Parts: sequence; structure tokens; C-alpha cells
Amino acid sequence: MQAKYANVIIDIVHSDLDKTFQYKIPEYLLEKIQLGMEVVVPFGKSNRLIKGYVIMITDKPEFEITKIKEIYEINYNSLLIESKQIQLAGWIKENYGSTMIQSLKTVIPIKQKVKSKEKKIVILILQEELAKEKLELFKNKHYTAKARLLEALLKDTTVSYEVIVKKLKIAQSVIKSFEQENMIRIETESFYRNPVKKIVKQEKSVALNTDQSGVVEGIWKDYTKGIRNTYLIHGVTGSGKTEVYMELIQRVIQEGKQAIVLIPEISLTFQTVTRFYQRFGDRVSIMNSRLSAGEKYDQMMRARNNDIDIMIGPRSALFTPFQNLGLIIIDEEHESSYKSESMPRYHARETAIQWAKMLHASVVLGSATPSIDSYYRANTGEYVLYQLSSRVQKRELSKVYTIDLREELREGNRSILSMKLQELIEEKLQKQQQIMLFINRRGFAGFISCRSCGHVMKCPHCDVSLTVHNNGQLVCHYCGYQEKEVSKCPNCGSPYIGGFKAGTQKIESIVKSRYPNARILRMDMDTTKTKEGHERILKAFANHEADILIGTQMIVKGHDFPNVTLVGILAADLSLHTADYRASEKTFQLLTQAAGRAGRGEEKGEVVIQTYTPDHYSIVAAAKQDYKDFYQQEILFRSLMSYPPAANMMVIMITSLKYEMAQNCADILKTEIEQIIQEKKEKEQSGNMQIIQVIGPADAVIAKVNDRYQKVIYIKAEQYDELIHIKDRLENIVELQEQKKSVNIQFDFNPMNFM
DNA sequence: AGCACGCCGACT
DNA sequence: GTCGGCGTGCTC
Repeated sequence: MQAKYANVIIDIVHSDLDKTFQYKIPEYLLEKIQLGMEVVVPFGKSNRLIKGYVIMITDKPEFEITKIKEIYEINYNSLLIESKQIQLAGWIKENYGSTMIQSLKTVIPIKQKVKSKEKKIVILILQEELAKEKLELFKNKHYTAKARLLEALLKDTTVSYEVIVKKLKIAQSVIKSFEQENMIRIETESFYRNPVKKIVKQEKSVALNTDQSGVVEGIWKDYTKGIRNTYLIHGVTGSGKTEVYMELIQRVIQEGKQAIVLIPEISLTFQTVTRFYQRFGDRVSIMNSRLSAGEKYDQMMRARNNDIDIMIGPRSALFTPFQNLGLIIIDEEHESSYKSESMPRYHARETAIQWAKMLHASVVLGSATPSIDSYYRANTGEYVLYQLSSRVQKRELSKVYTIDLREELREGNRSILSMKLQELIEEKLQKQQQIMLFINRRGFAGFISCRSCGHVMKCPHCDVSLTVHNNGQLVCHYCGYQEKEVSKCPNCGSPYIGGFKAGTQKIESIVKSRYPNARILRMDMDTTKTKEGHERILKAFANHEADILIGTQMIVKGHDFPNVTLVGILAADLSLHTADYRASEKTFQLLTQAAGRAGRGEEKGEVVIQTYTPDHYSIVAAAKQDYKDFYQQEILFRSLMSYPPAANMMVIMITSLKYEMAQNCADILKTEIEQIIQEKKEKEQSGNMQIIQVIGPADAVIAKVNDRYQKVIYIKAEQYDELIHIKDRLENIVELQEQKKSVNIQFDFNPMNFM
């Protein structure tokens, strides 16, 4: 038997997570040691014994073998949350392809170097006269550092540790000697800041309707029986999912457990949060991107110390270290922001389910337009499905008009606004009601092209179309590259070069000239760049400071505007023709959500969907607001093409500064993958052979980002495990490659956005 | 974070 | 010479 080694991380919170230390596992512990366990190891020259956590078990020593010490002992009682978190990090690493360090950094909150909200302070406890005597003594003995410190302490009996170390330039050894002589006391003062203040808990229990309480009781029956499961609530807009969540949370808390609520960052609005505060008071905490790293850490620690019971936040809030987690809720479960776009590329839904399994908790997913993945799993019995089909206030569904833009053109209307839409806008303006115009800008951003040779102005670094801005500059939305607008085609010299179609700015100016008296607000990347821009625009619109709101995706999520009676979707197809197997799903979701924005008040809403493909099933189903119809057609397409959830998919992205390098590496990987599949075939006999498809290598959709060339290989397989197996094998091979420094390889499982 | 090592000034 | 403060760098 080969010797085994454990990579140990010393005192998680304090040290840099990048540093792991390797220890030999003594033979008698080989059977017992597990990932995440707390161990005691000898450390430093004096071999003082300190606590650490096992983050990896391996048989290759990565350090000079003679210098590796042995693990002293295992602490079996430590079933601390940290050890579970390390196990979860291990799972993430294995299932999404990343390094252990990267996974750990996502899972475990790291204390920041800049401890903004936690302060160590030094207090003088020696009597003043005695201290003055000592000061004289130090001065006589030329103990300059000691004298400096004591002088400072005499002036101000409490001084922060940071000031002493940084400004007075005093070593820790001096402070320690002071402490040993009982001259000073060191205290750590940690005060957490509560991001939302002064909200009074109002003991108001909402009466649930029969639909809602049916869901609650169903889930609760399982819970009290000790059954933990994953539940999907398919609830139409306005069916009151939040009340269901809150009731479940209430009950879980009464059992002495805690709950995590995940919401997409964009819908983390003041209104949502307020509702939770009103019901649960200061036992709730929120996380959002506006909190600094230190503040986020504070919130995590409040959870660990049992100061709170509920954490609300985006994807990363999943890793709140509650001691006794009972329930994880994922609202708007279909949102693509639940999938991380950086390493490790984990999906919060899948990770939440794994985490819940490890901690014996339940997961509740909710959406008006569930992801095809989740609905599929609910149909196969992996999740338990609940429907909330009646609207709480019994409002009628909006009236939807589908407009064929090709016909409009045939009738001579070249405007971006169809006749019907123009007519309705006028009507609503007269009635003093509000209008939302929605443009899906994805893959289409007012680019410049030559009408003579077809040349498109592109970013020289990123290979994406440049966008025209009002200031006459062409801008790259990926890297920020800018150049002056051209008057002649750089390719053929033709003067017929110019803007093609329009982004939000263009539409704004069209609408402005068409309806000069209407007050217009625009919401897109540009206008929401500032910190509070997003919230400010929505607030202004809610207060009826504008009649028309023009915007991209971000206007259709969350937010209720009771006075909006008309929603115009200017070009529904734009998201339909992207190189992405989820294009139809995304289109359906966007259209349904956009349509759901109309008629949230007294008056019935109207929706105009403008499209070049009125017969496409995602548009037809969205117009009918019929989720099941859409699902049935879409799942057919997915199974036919072996796309998730019918199968699983792994993307390997290879990037390099040199095109040949990327190309070369991609070819090597492809050959390797084919060999792995071949081996598999031979081993498994023809009987129950799984089909594994390899596509590529090809240039990525965006072939070049920041001067790095990108190559992709797609692999489809029925079983996720097969893909993991291939990934593991490839990782081993990449380790051995010489050129690995100049080529970067990343894996992405069941990707959300195609690169 | 904490310990030891080694430099250097001060006192014997 | 030697004692001891003070800063630096390393810990598998």
C-alpha cells in the first residue's frame, strides 16, 4: 500500500486560503480519515499542535518528502459546519471542474485582510503613575518601541491594534510582552452592521387561500415525517408564492432550524426585503452585491453565531453557514444568474440540492415559468411538483396581440412600432396610463455594417460587433475598446456604411419624436451604470414621473407597476436566433414575464408581441400564456437533439494568446476524448452502451476575447457521470502537458450562456 | 498568527 | 563580550 498524504488547511478563517500544508497520514488513520475532517497537526519549528482541516487526500507528495510531518490526531467530534462546507467544496470541484482552492473560496467566507468592521483594540490597564514610571524606565533604557507604545497609551487609554502596528510601527512581540506583564488588555470588538435598519416587526400572519395552504400543508406533511425533498412550485404570476415561502420558513424556524432564500440579484428589491423584515424582524439578514466583502463576512458570521434565522440573497447566499439549516428556497428558479459564470461554474439549484442532502434540509423551487430542467425532473418524480394556478386577486389575464412584422412591412409600415402598437400607445397616453416598451438586445446591438460589401465593424480584440453610441463613438461591450465612427467602409471604400436597426437609445429617440409630449425613461446598461441607477429609474417610473419606460430584460423582472396597462415587445425574435439550445426557453420566459407586467392594477392589461416568426411555438405559447404547451414542444426538441435535460452536456473551452496553441491543444484533447470513448466501448460490450457525442473543436461564438483566442469542444452524454469521468481523465492529461502554462482550459457543465 | 533567528545597540 | 529588543521570514 502506497503512502497517503493529506492536504491540510490551517485555521480556515485567518490564513490565506491559498496555502495548504501537506501531512503524511499515519497508517492507523488511513481508514478513518475523510475529506473535511478536523485534524491536529504539528506546525512550525517548535511543532506546536494546531487545528486544521483536510481538504484533499492524495498519494503524491507535493513537497520534499523528508520534511513532511505526520498528522497527530483526528478530531472525530468536530462535525462542525466547516467540515461539511469542505465536503461541499469537494463536490463542487468534482462536478463542475475547478481546483479545490477555487471551490473553497466560493463556499467558505473568508475573513478579509481589511477588517473594516472588526477591530482589535488595546487597552491600558496599568495605573497611570506606574505607567509613567515605566515610561521613564524605557526611555532611560532606550527601549524606543516600548516607550512609543506606552506614550500613545498614556495619551489615549485605548488604541486600535491597527494604529499601533501600522502608524507607530510596533512589532507584535512588543505588544505581547506588554500583555504578559499585565500592563495592557487586548480586546476584539466586533460589531455587525445590519444593512436594513429600523424596520419594526409587525406581527401579521397572512391568511393563505386554499391553493396556497394546499402547497404548504403538502410540503409540511413530508417535513414533519422527517422526509426531506426537492419541491417545485409552478405558480403563475400573482399567485402568491412569497406567502407560501414565508409560511414554510415560519414553521421551519419554529422547529429551531434556519432558512436560506435565494433570489436573483436583480429582483432583490426593497419591497421584497421589507416583506420579510415585517414578518420576521431582525432575525433576517440580506446579502447583495452592494455589501463590501467585509460586510458580507459579517453577515455570514451572524448566521454562524445563531444571531439570525433567515438569509436572503443571490447565488452566493447559499453558502451561509447556518448551524442547523432546514430549508432552502430558490425563487425564480429558472433565472440564468443561478449559474456561476466564473470558476467554479456551479449551478446554485443543483448545489443547493446537494447541500440540502448533506444537511438533511428541504429545497423549494418556485417560478412562473420553470426551467425546462426542473419541470422535467418534476415530471420524472425527482422533484415533487405543486401548482398554484389561481391569481390571488382574481385578475384577468392580459389580452395579447401577436403582430407579424413582415405583414406590417408589406403594408408599407417601416417603423419599429407596428400600427396596433402605435394605436394602443396613443390610447393609453390619453388615459394617463403607463406603457413599457421592451427590447431584447441580446445578440443585436445597433451595429454598423456596409450595405455594399456587408462588412461589419468589429472589435479588433474581441471579435464582436461594435455598438454606436450617441457621442459618435463605436464601443466594444466586452472590453470597452472605442474608435471613431467611420464615414467610409474600411473594406471596400463605399460610403454606404451606417447603423443597422436599433438599440434602446435609438428606440428612445424614435418614440420621442413620435410622441413629443410623452415623458420617457430609458433603462439599459448605460443608464444603470451608477450604483443606485437601477432602483432610481424604477422608483421614478413607479411614481408616474414618466409615461413610457423603454428597456432591456431588466425592466421585466420583479417590480409591480399597477398603472402599466400596455406592454410592447418590439422584436420577440431577437432572442430566438442565438446560437444556444436554450434560445426558445429564454424567449418564452422573457415574453411571459414581459406580458405579466401589464395589468397588475385595476384595469385589464394589453400586450403587443411584434415578431417576424409568429408561428414559432415559443411565441404562440407565450401569447396564450400556456406553459405546459410550451414545455411539451420544447422537451420533444431537447430529447430529439440530446440536449439537457434529456442528456447532459459539457463544454471545454480552450483559450490562448496564440491561435495555433489553442487549435493544437483542442486537437489533442479531441483525440484523447475519442480514445476514452473507444476504451469505454470495448469495456462495456455493445449491450447497454451509452452514446457519447463529441462536437468540435470550433471557434467559440466570440472567437477572441481580450486578445485570447477561444476554441470550444462540446460533449453530449446521457449520464452526467460519463462527462465527469472524461473531465477527470483530461485533467490528468493536461497536468502532464508541457505547454499548459500558455493555454487555459475550462470546463462548463450544462452551460447557461453559449460562448 | 506565532515562533525562532539574527542583527544591532547598550550596558558590563 | 553578552544581553535583549526589534524586525523578518517561514511554517508541510
